[in-house]
Amino acid sequence: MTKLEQRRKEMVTSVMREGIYEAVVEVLTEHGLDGLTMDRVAAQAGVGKASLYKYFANKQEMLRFVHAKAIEPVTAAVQTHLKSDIPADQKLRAILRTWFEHLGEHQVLFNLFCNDFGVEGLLKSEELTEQERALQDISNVLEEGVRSSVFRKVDTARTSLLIFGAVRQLVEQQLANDETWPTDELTEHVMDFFSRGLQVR
Amino acid sequence: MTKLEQRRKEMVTSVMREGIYEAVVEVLTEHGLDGLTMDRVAAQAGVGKASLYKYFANKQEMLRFVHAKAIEPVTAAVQTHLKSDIPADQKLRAILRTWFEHLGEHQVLFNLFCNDFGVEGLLKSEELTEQERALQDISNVLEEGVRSSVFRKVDTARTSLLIFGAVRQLVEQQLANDETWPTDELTEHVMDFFSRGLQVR
Amino acid sequence: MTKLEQRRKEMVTSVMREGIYEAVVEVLTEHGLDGLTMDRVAAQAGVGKASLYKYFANKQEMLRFVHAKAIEPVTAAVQTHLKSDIPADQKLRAILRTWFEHLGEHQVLFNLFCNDFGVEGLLKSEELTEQERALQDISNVLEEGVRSSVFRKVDTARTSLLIFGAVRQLVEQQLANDETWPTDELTEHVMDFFSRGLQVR
Amino acid sequence: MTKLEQRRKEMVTSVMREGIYEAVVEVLTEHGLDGLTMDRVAAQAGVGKASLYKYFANKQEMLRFVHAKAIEPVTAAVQTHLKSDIPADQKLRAILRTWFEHLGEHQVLFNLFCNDFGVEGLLKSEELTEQERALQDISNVLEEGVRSSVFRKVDTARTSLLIFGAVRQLVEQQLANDETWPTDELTEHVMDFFSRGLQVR
DNA sequence: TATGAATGAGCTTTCATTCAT
DNA sequence: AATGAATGAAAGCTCATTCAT
Repeated sequence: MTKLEQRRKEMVTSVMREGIYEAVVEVLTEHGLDGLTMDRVAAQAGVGKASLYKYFANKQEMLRFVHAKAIEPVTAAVQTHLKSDIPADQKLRAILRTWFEHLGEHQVLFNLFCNDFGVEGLLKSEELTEQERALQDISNVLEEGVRSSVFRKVDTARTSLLIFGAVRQLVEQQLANDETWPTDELTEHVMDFFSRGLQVR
Repeated sequence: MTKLEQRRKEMVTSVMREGIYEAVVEVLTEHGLDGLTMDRVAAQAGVGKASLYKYFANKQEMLRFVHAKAIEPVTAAVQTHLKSDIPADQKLRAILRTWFEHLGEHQVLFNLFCNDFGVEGLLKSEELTEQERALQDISNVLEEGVRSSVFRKVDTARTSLLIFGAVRQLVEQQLANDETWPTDELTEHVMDFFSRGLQVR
Repeated sequence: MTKLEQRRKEMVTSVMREGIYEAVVEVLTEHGLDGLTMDRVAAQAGVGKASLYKYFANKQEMLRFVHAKAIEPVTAAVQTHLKSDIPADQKLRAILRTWFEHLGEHQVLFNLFCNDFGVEGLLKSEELTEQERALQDISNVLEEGVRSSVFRKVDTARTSLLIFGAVRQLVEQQLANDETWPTDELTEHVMDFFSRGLQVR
Repeated sequence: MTKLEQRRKEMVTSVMREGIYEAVVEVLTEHGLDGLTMDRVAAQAGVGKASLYKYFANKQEMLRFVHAKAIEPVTAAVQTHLKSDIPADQKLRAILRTWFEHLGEHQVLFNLFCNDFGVEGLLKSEELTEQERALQDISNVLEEGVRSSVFRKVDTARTSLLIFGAVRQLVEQQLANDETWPTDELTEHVMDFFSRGLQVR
């Protein structure tokens, strides 16, 4: 019984948090980060303002949740690729495509995540970790590739920074200009470049 | 006399603006962009709040000034390299080194410039152009390199995004971790990577 | 339910706005228009400053409300007299008495309405129309009186200015000196004067 | 010598005050009462801001002076008429014409004097006295007229209020609408009205 | 003496957070 | 349990007045 009630409560909480998540995304899309007031979120979510504080300790926590939830599918997809049984270069390609796909989809939200959310430490601790995980993932793939002689010997830590930064910039450019580039083309272009570099053969 | 007075006034204004500039940097370092209040700037600068408005029409103008002043030496150095009479790959190397040097120096400030200042139209029109200029510069060098067969034929626009993004990410990593990597090493690493890519020879 | 809640809310809002109205009047009485700060209004009303903004979009709206609420009973009473079925001179008399009665009551507030509120666009569009309406009303009565030969032929537009100005000045004098003259006596005096003029019969 | 110096100083003071007077009028015309800042006055007068405080104790005193100076010619002209040796009705006519002439001329300034300057007691004590003097003047003429049987017996105090208020309203209307009515016509209209009233003969 | 630089005190407005219902 | 009303604290900005030069 107690357990059942707890179950139910957790369900409710979960549903509410998702509703709030969507409201936040909506408000961010419409009013930007500076226009993200608790009032607006509550109104958009169709709940009382005070209720937001039943599900999140404060605005910062709410944003953290939103961030995590938004990034989650990307992380999941990437993990799947990481665990798959394909050569390192294929893994890298798959990861890049995953990034391009998701970031292109969610447009405004990811635009905010890349540009605004470093601000003032709203998410600092979490978000950096997030980014760090992405870097770690790439780094792992690189190491694997180096080990299996698919890639030449490189400083994997720094090289993963190069790759991540490059991808991020590409997406940012897309979003900033409201363009949508074909995911495959982008991926191939990056892969091609990172494979061969600038060198004339 | 009038001219002399004007001269003196300009000096004073200039000195004050620099003082305020430094105060802003200090406050940004300590409290972040959202913690950058006029009160704090005034306190840090050791002047009355109202005085700030004698030297800048409003907060936005102040930030514009700070931004311009901070970015100026980088821009200048890059322009110098661009005009110099060296092969494209040397130019690219020089530009990259310039970025690493300056961004490493000013730490927090440039960290903010890369992440925060696009926010909410604080500097919108100007700042975007700033980043775009950087991209254009790299793009030009790439084109020059392609023309002179120093580089292989690449999509210069997108490739400049790759390079800029990579550099930005490297610097960000440095600043985030409060580390300082040797400029030369960084430059060579990036150049090496972008030259040869990941491919096993 | 929803309807009931709405009803209640409207009541609360209405009560609050009236409370604020009275606070404004009080502050105006004590500190004048330039001393009418939101802080003082809030303090006088016994609410937080921010609460004022729950009931009025901004200071200007608040003043508009105060103005409307204060002027409303006068306007209403005058309209009633205008529509009544009595000779023009009786109508004029009734209107004048109405003015004297109400203006005498609200003292400081109406003093401000006549002198201050045209200032600087606080109520600009509305308030000018207000005074103009009063003039129009008098003008209409005069025209009616002229048509029915109760009054001699006069330039009704200008004459209404004369009458309105005279009444206004009388009230102003009263308020300035904190005197209270009997309404009837005042009315009769004015009517008598405007009827016969200065001429020796 | 001391006396001479004093003389010279008084001259300078006088000249400066007049210059400031004109600057104030200019600023009032251009920016309204709320736009009348000491900065603007100083700039318009071509003197340092601090200098204003050499010639006036504070803003309020400055405004008092401006008011007095603006009203002075009217007062003077009226006094002349009062002392002249003509029948009371002629005197009244002359005074009215004087008012219409001057008030029509100075447009903006007198518009402000009639509408804005009661605000917050900027000039209260002085200005009321000013107005009271005007009323006294009219009252005296009326009394004289009554004594000499030019006017019928009226309550001169209140009647002077009627007349003054009427004139004021006429001028206000003119200024508010940026119209200019012929002085003579206005005067005759008022005189005619106040002589005969509304009564059908 | 004349001044412009400096500023304290104060303005309107906003919003995350609380709390009585 | 859910909420909207209430608000303290803080923001950007202004201006009459002073004071060192």
